[in-house]
Amino acid sequence: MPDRDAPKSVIRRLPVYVRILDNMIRNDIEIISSRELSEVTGFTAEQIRKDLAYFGAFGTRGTGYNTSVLREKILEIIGLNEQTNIIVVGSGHLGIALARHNIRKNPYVNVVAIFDIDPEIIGGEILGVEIMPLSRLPEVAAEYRVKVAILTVPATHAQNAVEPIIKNGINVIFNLTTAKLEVPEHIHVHNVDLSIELQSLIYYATQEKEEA
Amino acid sequence: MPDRDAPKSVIRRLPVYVRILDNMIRNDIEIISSRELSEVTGFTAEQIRKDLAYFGAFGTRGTGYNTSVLREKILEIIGLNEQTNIIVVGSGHLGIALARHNIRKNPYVNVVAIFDIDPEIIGGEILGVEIMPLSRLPEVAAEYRVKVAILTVPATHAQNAVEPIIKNGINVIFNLTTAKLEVPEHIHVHNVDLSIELQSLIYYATQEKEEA
DNA sequence: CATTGTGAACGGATTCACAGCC
DNA sequence: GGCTGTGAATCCGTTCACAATG
Repeated sequence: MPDRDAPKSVIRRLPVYVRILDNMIRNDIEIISSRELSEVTGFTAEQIRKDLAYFGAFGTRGTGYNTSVLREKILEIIGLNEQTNIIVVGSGHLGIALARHNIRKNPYVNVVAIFDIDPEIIGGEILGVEIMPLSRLPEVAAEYRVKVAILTVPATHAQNAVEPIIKNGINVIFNLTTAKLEVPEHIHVHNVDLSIELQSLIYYATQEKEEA
Repeated sequence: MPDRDAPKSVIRRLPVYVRILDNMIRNDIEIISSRELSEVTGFTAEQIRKDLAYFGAFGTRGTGYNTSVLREKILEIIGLNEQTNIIVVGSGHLGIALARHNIRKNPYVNVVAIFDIDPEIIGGEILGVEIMPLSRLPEVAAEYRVKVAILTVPATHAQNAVEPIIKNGINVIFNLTTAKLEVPEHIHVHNVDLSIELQSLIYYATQEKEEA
């Protein structure tokens, strides 16, 4: 059912809706309008309706959307309706932060293992999830049918770590490294470079200088 | 000189060029063409030329760009030509990761302090930078004319932390929290929600299921 | 003659405006 | 009456094609 050609921009907003809906449902709110969603998300109501309508007509005219139904539909579209097994490669502070957060707060994924090369920390665990040597990646990836890897190793090791990842059936890499990864066509890499983002932000901090 | 209306997309690419140029200069490469930049960055050569031409004509036709000159120009545009003082608010793993990275690897910013509310860690330091209670934020912000804050506190504390930040002259917030921040018009907030990004990525992991 | 700088064409995403429906 | 769903219009960023030029 998921339409592979769905605009990336739409896909990126879907989990936002899920989060809101989770909250609404927790508070026993059963119906929500695109206008209300707009107020909470900051997206325009039209955009929200377009996003949702892209995959079908999930609302009722004159009323709004049923929170539970809409949530279920979106989960299905993204593929969050069943837990996704993921791994974290690189157990520095960033890797630990992401591992912890996803283990505790993200009900839609299941962190099955954390990988590192530092013998000091291998064998340890984070919230019950084992830290393993990279050599065990194939075994784990196969056993849990892992499809997503979060990559947080030092930039110099990034490309090395990519090889075992893609050789074992993982086709999505969330790359938090500053390295530009070389991967085959069919591997989906999502780069978030926090250093670059911070540096570009400085642009908006210099505003006063000019006005003065 | 910086044009406040410059497209965000352009601004976000500028630091990428800086990084490449830093490398080139380290390797004594003095001239680079948009085509070469294209190969390293993955952006198209036309786009790179457009990005740069947006702020002026920095290249020489038939030859390319002088790496040092171009680097200097871009630093000036972004406002990286002099070090920017920043603070990190929230000393969890994510905050520590960002603090450490920027202290060691980012020559364009100067992390002047890290803030937290946990008495256990207040008084400690990260790579020589002190971890302080939030109560000292006004003092530090004033002394160092801090303009940028990286926000990595728990989502529930995010809005509380925003108040002291914006009350003390900081007008750019790099929000890594899942919270939607309420801020006055003139405050520039850049949200990066790693949970949402990860969840949206799952969409691309489910490809096989459909094809099978 | 290679490479920049740029107007024009293109395309994708957002906004508008309203028809359709409960 | 109110809110969804959607074609049309618009906006913005990227790509194209080429003129300008060292």
